[in-house]
Amino acid sequence: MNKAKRKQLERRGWKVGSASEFLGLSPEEARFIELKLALSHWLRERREAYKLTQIELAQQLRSSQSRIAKMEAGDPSVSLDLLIRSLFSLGATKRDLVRVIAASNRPHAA
Amino acid sequence: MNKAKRKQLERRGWKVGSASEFLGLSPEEARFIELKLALSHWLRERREAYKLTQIELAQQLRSSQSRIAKMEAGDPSVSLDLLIRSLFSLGATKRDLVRVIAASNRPHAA
DNA sequence: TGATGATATGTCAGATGCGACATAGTGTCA
DNA sequence: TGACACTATGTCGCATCTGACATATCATCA
Repeated sequence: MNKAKRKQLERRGWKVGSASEFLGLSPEEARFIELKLALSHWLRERREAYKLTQIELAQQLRSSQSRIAKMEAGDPSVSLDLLIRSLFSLGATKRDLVRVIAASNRPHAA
Repeated sequence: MNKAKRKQLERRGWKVGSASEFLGLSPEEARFIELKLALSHWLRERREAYKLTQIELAQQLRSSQSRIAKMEAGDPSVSLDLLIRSLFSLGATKRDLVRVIAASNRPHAA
């Protein structure tokens, strides 16, 4: 639904604050996007914490560097499934997941 | 990845306990499936709490009765995206989500 | 400056998920 | 028993997501 707007939104992404301040998103769409952005952000954090390059992570996940980049950028073409699978593959636990989701309205939880 | 086994697994689903007891699942696959099953279960709970039929919910979500049934059954053909979008559309909050995920290893959190 | 390593962006063919439809199963009335 | 309402299952054409690849951008070093 309106990919262009959403993409622009996600391009700015978590850097600028919570997603709901943008135009025309229903509350549940906003919640969903915020969730994705929080996970995207966290994926990058975890990868960097492990000192992996996107290429190395891609190999580990049997994906590709470009997909990792898109995941981390919150590109609309990446699904929650892929994000969460990836995080689990990076060793995330349910407890971790819960923590991230709970914090996902705070713009700069880094 | 081995849809048949996974489907059989999910057919029994949360009724029989946590998913990881079945064959040949990597820990992260197991985590992922448990997460899906927990959300599936919760979707049904919420729908029933609202006294909606699958048809009514389908209309509300602009989906179809069969997809709702598959969601609630944890069918492998439904994505986390759809599940979570649906829950958000049913008014779930991040707090709700967190609660469900945190409880998702307990077999009978109903 | 150029070269090198890392990340970002665009595109595409093939894989997977989607709503829709048909139909089968299940429970509950009379 | 049949009729009805609800849910489950199977299939299908279309849409979206995926990994892969090419290429662009960016940062750092010499």
